[in-house]
Amino acid sequence: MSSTTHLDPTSPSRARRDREKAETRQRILEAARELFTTQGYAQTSMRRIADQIGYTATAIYHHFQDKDSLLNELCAVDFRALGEALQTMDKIPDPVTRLRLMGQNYVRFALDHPQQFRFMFLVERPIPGPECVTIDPAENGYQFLLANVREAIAAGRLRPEFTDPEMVAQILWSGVHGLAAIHLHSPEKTHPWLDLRDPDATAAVMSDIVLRGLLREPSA
Amino acid sequence: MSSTTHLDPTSPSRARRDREKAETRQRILEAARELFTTQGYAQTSMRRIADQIGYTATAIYHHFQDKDSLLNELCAVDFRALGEALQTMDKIPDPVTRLRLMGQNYVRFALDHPQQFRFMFLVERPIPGPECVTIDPAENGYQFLLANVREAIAAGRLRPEFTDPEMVAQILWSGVHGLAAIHLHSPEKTHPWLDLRDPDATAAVMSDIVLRGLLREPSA
DNA sequence: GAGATTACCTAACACCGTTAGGTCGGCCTG
DNA sequence: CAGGCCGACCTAACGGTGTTAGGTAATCTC
Repeated sequence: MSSTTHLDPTSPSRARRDREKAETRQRILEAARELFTTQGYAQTSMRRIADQIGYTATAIYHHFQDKDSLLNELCAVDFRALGEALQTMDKIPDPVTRLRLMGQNYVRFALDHPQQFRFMFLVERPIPGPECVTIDPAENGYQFLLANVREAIAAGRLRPEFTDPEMVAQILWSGVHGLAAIHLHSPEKTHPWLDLRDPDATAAVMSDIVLRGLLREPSA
Repeated sequence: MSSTTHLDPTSPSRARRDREKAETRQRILEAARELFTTQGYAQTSMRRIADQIGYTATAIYHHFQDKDSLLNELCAVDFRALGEALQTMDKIPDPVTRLRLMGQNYVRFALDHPQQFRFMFLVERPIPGPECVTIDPAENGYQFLLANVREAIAAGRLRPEFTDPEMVAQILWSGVHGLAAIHLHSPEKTHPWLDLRDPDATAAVMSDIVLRGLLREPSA
């Protein structure tokens, strides 16, 4: 019963098969990403994903549990990319300046990667997904934002009434997130009554406003 | 050709039939609203909507073009309600207080009508839609926000560098819009690393912060 | 009564996500 | 080398979806 028939994990052929399986898995992910981003999640069927890479829809189920976990995995990748983009600023000494630039980078990321951004934050999530825990907090953009808010509070830069770093972080996030969402949703003239200002300029002004409302007087 | 066979718009029986048709249409809308809000849009099928009121799915197509226009009509109703709710505040004398309350009402509306809010602002729009000529109900709310910003500027309440009412309005909107979007997207524990604060409290604090950053000194 | 209108129905289409069960080539053991 | 196992992939199918074609029967106008 416990004989290791066919199970040798050190065999070279086993390694090759593992590699091939990983490659197939990767090709599924790439096809799904392209179709999800160009056609939308609901408009992309498992059969079309499979067609694109010469497989049958059922083959996908040997690599992923269901359609949702395809999207989940793509989101995880994009989350990591966003987190890394934000963390490039940890060399800046002033935490408040970091907060300001993070906001502007967030908006820019959203406009540069509209589909991924939509994926991560705008698409209606089917179900929490228990294995979403795989996201490393160190690579998590929100944790980085939170750390910077904590640093600003610890340095006494914020007004004394702001003692909850989570709430301050969520307020900062909300501003840039909403700006990105509005621009993503009204790319052209979908709403003729809405004359959108330049997103980067608006993000900069918004950062100034929110930070002035947050900071102690002397730094105004 | 132009004989009015069967078309007499003044006939009483015609009026009765019109009323009955309108009632059926209304019952469809009510059933759709309940199912959309309790089960979600994607999880609600035309057949289930029809079942709920004793019809067949195809009957709905005599009253509405397709499933989307069902949700569209519900959205129009709700956003008109939002616009009117926001405008009830025009009795408040202080334009800045109006702006503060508008933001908090916006967040509450989004959380009270998650499906409609998502559909209006978050869902990927397929195409502007040519017969969307019916005035966008969101327009009223934005125009009202804009008018209040203009009034605040004209009254000299804002710092002198804020001369563009559109940009100020879009900044104010972005904050509450982003807060609503974040809460709508993470209703439960979809993101275990995110410990969301109470949305109403956060909206209130955010309004204070943004307005302090916007206002002239004396009113701090 | 004749004919048009209409609110609703049944049946079906094409497609969806997903599962059951089979095929078949390569690997491991003897 | 023989033989069995494994697993990546397939075909076929299930129950569901939004939507359409075409029919029926009641009602209206004349």
